[in-house]
Amino acid sequence: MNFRGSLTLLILFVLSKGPNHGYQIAKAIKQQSDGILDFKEGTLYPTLHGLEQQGMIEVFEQAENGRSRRYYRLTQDGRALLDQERDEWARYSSAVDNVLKGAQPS
Amino acid sequence: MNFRGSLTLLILFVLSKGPNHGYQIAKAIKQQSDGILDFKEGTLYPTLHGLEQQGMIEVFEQAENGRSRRYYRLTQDGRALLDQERDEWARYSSAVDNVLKGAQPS
DNA sequence: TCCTATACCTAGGTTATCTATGTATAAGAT
DNA sequence: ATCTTATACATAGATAACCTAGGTATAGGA
Repeated sequence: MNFRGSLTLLILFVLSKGPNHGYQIAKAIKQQSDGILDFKEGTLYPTLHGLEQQGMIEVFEQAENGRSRRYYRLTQDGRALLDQERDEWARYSSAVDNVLKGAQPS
Repeated sequence: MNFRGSLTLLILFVLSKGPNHGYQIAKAIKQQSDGILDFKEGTLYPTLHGLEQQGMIEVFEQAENGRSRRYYRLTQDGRALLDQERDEWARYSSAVDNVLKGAQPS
């Protein structure tokens, strides 16, 4: 399937529940969508790097099982972007639904 | 806004209500979405040409106000694709919604 | 006469996604 | 001991869906 720009929204949402690292973010999205939203690593990591560069998320290193993980947390800008993207998604998806259920005058 | 691949679905849906020409299809999508789904002509026409090449829609010329319009109608393959794209949209959009409303264990 | 809406089109660019590949560690299976 | 799988991060290059910006042409209203 074609995922059409929802990854940023989903990443920001997952991080709004608490700091997390890339691999775990992807797993959370996949699990909570019953496997339907299955973003690839070649999509995930560049997107995380972009969000970091834009100041939407912050990185910090944290040890886990003796290895270092790259954890991300939401910044204030990131939280604002999350709100905006949620609104846009709601507007967009209901717009598509409205067209699709629209009775048409013949 | 980012339209995330819904144009094909929307075109096929509009044509499932009866043959129509490009400009009018775009207007229908825009009007029925309260202006939110506003695809540009540089997107619309190439997409129509692509769907025609794939055999999803058929073109016929029809005079209107003394001018010739390029009307499109859905083929059988196009109707099958419409059904498939509707399913995919429903799956995709509810998957995103599920993630977004997902309560998270802390 | 000018502007706007209608109607179609293409070239070239951007961005989100993909596939494919690479590195490295840990845990479980054989 | 070795193999495989899951974890974890990363980059390069391709593709597809969209965009902007331009072009052509007709009809109708101000």
